Amino acid sequence: MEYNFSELEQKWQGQWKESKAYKVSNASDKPKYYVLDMFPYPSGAGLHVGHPLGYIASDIFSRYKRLKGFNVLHPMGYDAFGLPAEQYAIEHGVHPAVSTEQNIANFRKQLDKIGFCYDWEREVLTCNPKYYKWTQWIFLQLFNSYLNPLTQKATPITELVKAFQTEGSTQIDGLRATVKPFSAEEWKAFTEKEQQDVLMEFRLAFCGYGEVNWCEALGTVLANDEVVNGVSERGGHPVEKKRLRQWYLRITDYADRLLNDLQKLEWSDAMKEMQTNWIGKSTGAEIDFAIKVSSELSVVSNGHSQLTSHNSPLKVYTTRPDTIFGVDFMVVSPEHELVAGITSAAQQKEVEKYITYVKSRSERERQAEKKITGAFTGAYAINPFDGREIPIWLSEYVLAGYGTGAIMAVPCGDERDFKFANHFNIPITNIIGDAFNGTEPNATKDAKLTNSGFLNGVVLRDAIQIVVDKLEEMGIGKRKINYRMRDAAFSRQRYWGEPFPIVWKNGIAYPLPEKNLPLVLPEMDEIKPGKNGDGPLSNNKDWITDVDKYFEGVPSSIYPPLGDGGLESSTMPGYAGSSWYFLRYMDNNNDTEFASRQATDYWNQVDLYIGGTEHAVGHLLYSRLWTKVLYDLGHLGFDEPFKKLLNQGMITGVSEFIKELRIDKDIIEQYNNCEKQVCLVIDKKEINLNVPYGEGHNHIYISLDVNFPIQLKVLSNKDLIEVKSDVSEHRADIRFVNQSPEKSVLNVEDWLSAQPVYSDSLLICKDGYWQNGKYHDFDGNILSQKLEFKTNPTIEKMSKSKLNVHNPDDLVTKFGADTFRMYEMFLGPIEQSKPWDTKGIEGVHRFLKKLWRLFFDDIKGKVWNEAEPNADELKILHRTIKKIEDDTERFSFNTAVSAFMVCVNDLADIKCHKRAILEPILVLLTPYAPHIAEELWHSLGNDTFIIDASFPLFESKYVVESSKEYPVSINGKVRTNLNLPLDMEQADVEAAVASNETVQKWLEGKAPKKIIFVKGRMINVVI
RNA sequence: GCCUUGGUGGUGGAAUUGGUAGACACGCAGGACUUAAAAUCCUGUCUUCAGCAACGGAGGUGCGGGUUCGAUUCCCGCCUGAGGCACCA
Repeated sequence: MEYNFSELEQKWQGQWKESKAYKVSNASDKPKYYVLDMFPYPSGAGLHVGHPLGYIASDIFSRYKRLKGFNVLHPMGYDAFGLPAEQYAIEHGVHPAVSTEQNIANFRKQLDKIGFCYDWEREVLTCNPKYYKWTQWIFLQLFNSYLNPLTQKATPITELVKAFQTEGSTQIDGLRATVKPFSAEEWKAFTEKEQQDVLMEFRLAFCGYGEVNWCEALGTVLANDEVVNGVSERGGHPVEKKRLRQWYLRITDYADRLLNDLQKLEWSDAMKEMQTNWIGKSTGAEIDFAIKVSSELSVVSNGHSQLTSHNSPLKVYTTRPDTIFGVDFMVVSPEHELVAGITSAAQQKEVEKYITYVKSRSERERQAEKKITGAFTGAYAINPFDGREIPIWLSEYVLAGYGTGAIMAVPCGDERDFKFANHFNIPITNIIGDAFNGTEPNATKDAKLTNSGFLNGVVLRDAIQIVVDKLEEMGIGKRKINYRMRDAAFSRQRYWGEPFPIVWKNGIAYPLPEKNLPLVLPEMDEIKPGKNGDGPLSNNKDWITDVDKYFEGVPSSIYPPLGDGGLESSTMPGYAGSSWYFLRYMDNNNDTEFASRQATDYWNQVDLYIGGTEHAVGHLLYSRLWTKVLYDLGHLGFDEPFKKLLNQGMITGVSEFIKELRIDKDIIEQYNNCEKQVCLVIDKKEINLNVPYGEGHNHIYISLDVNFPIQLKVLSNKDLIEVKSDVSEHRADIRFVNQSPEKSVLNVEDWLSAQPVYSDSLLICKDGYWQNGKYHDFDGNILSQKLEFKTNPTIEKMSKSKLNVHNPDDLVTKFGADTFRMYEMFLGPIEQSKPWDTKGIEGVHRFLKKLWRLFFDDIKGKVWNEAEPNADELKILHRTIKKIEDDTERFSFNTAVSAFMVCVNDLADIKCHKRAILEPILVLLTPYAPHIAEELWHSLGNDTFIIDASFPLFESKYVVESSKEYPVSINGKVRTNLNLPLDMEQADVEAAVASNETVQKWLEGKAPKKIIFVKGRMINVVI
């Protein structure tokens, strides 16, 4: 009888399903335990080997907890809204709902093959109207709430309205800077629009304006992912910033709670630190500087700029008010609202040019770039203490969204300010005496101030308070706590997401009545961007404008007739559905609530949440926010969603990059539609190749090993001119690449036929080129043999979008689910990222076969027996119980797999086939390899599922030792071993060591300086 | 650039609290069984020096320093891979 894994795995998967072995009840005498995986986005590429890594870990832990007597909730679902499905729809004309459904079916088939213990009756799908009804409902909770500054809790906005009606804005501590104070009378006199505008400044879900990546050529907003090197990944079109109306979640109001409550969580320090840094709390001061602008007339008349004062002050945020005398220039973000009003005539052109440049830059580039850029506005700020005129500059490294969008630059104390000053020849004031050497800035707080007026001689650290006090006294500054975190953009100009239950009329947002939720996403035949950056839904005029039906029966005193209003046309982002899905699993069929309070009280927090670190600051922060809001509003009994977090490391794959020659992005618009030629310079000989005309695409690819120069020429006004070009890299799907350790070679024909738009490509190899379906040498002769087009292998996380995925199906078919599960765990520590490689899976498979042979022999059949176990066998068993239990508890699954191997090797060595030993081992193994454990369990005559067995109890009496083989080191280097009783004390040990032959050899007759003895560990002799 | 994290044999990794570096596997080499293969089993396998061998010497956890009787583990500096950086999920 041999180990027929495919037959037995199918058999048990069928029986588990049929008898609902993994169905979980919301009522149980057992203690509860909630194990959750980060649910997957169902991509068209299917499950890849990185997905199950975490799922296997959670499955092991769920089964382990169940064996330990817990009622374990372990559900699974899909994060089914998202950009890729929409992109696929645009490219292939398949509706996202259809492709998503197919993808989910495919995922499910793949997941089922691995033998997970999910309770599939609790499955959730974020794109299901029954689910997103409640996503929309929670959105309305956010929309209809504000953070009460006194209680620091989300509170219905009606409370705020009441307060405004009776007291005006006076009682509202921390009134937003954007709202002017008003009295109760003034509030009552406000128009509805004015009132609603004020309330919008408080709502936790609110509408504002934000910048997006706008691609004019594609007529759409692009995700950061879709922008590469400043141009659209598809087509290489220019991308610039565009200001659009957007929804936001006011997460900044929760910054302090999100920060403080981290201490309640059993998350890794790294994860907490990432969130802490993301929230980025800092204490400092806001300081108003008076501005003087140049008067243009004076400039013309006498050539010197004369300054006149400007109405608004320049408000800066700084954490170092102590350095105020060292301010040598101001840096304002190019988007700052003051810029237009303070720029001098002389600087006008330069400033405009700079702003245009910055518009084309992504936020990442602006912060990452090492090159220093900026423009002088011609205006000056006035230092309030000594009246010094400080030039005001623009630079991209100051972002509009952080602080006040303006900083005071102190070059002697700040790296970036210092470089900026040097680059633009701005004189540097030294306010820290010897602590500044003139060649590198020093951010110390412990030096004594110099050149600092009334602060001279004061230590910087102490000067902070003095300066802020003084500024507050003068009424031009105040203490301020700032957060780096910004409010979370919550709208997308896309189709495949949750529609907002909001109707707009006359600039006022009216929420849909709850009873009319869900607002269902309408079917659309064609998905394409709307006008002016609106989402695709805006093309569906009927849906947008047919709004009265949602308000039937609602008194007109609450809503005016909305007949000519329109539904919000953007949709919610991917993280909307994933911010609360863990709650829905608890009660996933509830039609009257997102989940019953009874269910959420019972299951409470997720006890163990497993997922990748890539969600550190996105999903994990938003889920925390939503949980807190629901808690504040009384819908939940807990305010943190995930008690313990285990970060599975990513499985990395090898992506393959292809070099593409493109026109430089700065001139792409000018020449994109011209005919092009590439000129290869090989051994001083020029070879010119025509490039097919292609709008937006150049389609010129260069093999990795090409090392001769290549120029790009365009035909402009009948002249062939050389233009600036850029080599960008983009990925080829690894399915089309022959990967070997030595080199990666593109399968050109397959690659091109998979993407017909690229069929006109020119591929340049080392010894020739591919064009029009043929390889040529550089003389243009058609070659019969293939040339090698090499790609650039690069290690990255495995992901569909990186085109480097490996599918688990083949391995499961070849070796079985149990082998696959144990192999993924055996790869290494769950928390570390590791490369995917299948060589090694044989070893795990051999282990399972070896285990099988402890029960059955291929020829003899049954070999297990009922004999009484001896001491050695019991020792092996109990050592294994201890090790597996410890390792599982600390999520050290790789060492647990090793421990199983050691155990089976040991039992095989002593030919132990005793049921009394083998049966408990099967229970230990159940979480890791449930199928083989189940099969052998039944072979031993059991007729219940092994998952309903109890975890074996460790008994230390079987493993106690009376002596130990101590390692004996001389000066820290092990020289010999010494077997000593475990209860032997220092004095006796020293005597035993001193008389040891090897030790004496090393002592050479001298006495040891010291003998270090750590009981049960080691002995070290110091000579 | 900023935040986080990793770097140990040919490969994946082990060493749980500062205490025998390389467990367990893969691969490789040699052998047993077999007509042969598969499967299985046995032996060896960090580098290097010396040696017929038993055994032994030296070095060794990315690099350079430090603390310690003792460092893969703690501290300082550097190099380098990965993840995230707000519209991929």
